[in-house]
Amino acid sequence: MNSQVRQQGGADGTVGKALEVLDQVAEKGRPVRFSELLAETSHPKATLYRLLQTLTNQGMLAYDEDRQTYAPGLRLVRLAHSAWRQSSLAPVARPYLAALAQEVGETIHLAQLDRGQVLYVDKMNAAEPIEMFSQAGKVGPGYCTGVGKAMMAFLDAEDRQDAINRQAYFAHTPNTLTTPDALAAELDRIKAEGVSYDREEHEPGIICIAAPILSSTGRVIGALSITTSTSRQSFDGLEQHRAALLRTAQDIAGAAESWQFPT
Amino acid sequence: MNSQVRQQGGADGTVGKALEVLDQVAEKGRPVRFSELLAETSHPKATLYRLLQTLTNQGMLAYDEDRQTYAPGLRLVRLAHSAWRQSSLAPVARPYLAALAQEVGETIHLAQLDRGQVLYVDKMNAAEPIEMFSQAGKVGPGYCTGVGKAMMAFLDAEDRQDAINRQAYFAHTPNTLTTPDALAAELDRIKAEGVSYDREEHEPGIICIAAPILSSTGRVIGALSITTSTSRQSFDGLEQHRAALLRTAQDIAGAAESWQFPT
DNA sequence: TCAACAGGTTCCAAATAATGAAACTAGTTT
DNA sequence: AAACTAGTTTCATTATTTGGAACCTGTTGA
Repeated sequence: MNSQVRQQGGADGTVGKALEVLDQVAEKGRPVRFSELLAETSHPKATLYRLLQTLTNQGMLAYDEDRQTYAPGLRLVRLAHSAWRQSSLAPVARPYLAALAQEVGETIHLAQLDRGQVLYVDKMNAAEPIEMFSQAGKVGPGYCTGVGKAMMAFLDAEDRQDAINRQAYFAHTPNTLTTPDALAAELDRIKAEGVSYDREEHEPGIICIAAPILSSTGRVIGALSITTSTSRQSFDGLEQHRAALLRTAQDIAGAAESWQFPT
Repeated sequence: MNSQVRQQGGADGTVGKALEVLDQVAEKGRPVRFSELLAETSHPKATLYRLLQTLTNQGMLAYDEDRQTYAPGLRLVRLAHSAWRQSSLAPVARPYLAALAQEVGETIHLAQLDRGQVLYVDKMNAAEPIEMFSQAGKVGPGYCTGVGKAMMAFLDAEDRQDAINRQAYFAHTPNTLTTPDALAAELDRIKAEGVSYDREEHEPGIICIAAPILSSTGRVIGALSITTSTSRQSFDGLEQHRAALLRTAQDIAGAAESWQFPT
């Protein structure tokens, strides 16, 4: 095999390959057959087979004998619980999100940036209670969401460029920014202003105002948004929540930083 | 190395070792230093170092440069979201849990069995939340929880024995069953009766009634419990929810089985 | 009934990646 | 300044992974 060419995604060793397969199964979003995976992978049959065996063995995948399909396994849920709890953001932010949701009566999203993509780590619906993994863990695009742009705007030059390069620039709606230059300009505006907006750039009728959560050193920890629909609220209505949003973002930043794990 | 002796836990290859390390970090429940992990592992320094590098690289672990600590990474949250959504139990059961919680006014837990341990996959809090150990993704012991015993009781002979062997039998309270024999006898009773109870076997003051969720072929899919505290409700009070519990368990079983993934 | 086939599983020599003792670096403490 | 601690890199050795091909096993079609 050509050792000069690095696999895309940076597959380090066997572990990398196994995790690549795991992702492949997860991305399908539904149970998949061996042959289906084989058709998409570059691995030879035997290799893929053993990777799947190993992952299944380890509980990272679950194999349904009846339907002969693979799906992400329970061990992931266990591990993610630990990841979520340990993350210095989500658990700390929870009470602040609840308070903000109460105050503004709209849906609040909490997100982190993961390789240029938005990873939602929590969601508060004014009315509804805990929605653990049903919403948390969901990924979305960075270039056309309020939280995505808010976080990208405050990255340092290198990371920001990297994030800009990773976007898909698919025109979800007429308002979607579809070029790196347009995005870069928008990010500059956002950095100057301190908040970002989603002007129906991702889904028609859905708008939001978002703010980054920054550490005292200026590093991006995450972002938070107040989302609504054009049928419920005007754009100016959102604007009125701006102060509350910024205050909450700062409160969370402070809490996240001063928070130490209980011994 | 001695190829006759298999590693405990069934470590298949490099991937198994990496995942073992991942578990180790997750189990700590807080960010850990390299040296802390090194002290607990059998791997030599360099090996552990590279495993951590690989995992971090892959986003399965997050490394905090400032504090020099490792914690479970965001990629897990993303993967778990997919696992949860694809699981044929949790997403399907959600509306039934909500209805039951409404009806009985107590906390409902939904769990699955994972290597003899209870994995909570959802939780519905009635209006009044009781402060207690549990959340989606959280693991608990099988031998001293209502849901654990309910699931173990309906396993086939082989799996059941395996599960019995995996228990820790730590006496959390005076009521905890502390021997495999006592547990086996209890499981027989539960199988005959159709429901199981936690009589303050795990936490003082916390009681529950639980029922297994069985497929039409009799396979254990999960379990469901109604939990309360002795200060809120008597044991007889719980007993009155028995019919509702069993009905819900059956409804969920039916829904889970007839449910097909949307194409 | 038998042959061809498709999906899945196992084999084994060759290729590759993991190993780990020891050396090294960069901070801290004595 | 020497000894120590925590983390990182090196490299020859060793073990694991690889993948083409053969092999099952149940299904389809003639």
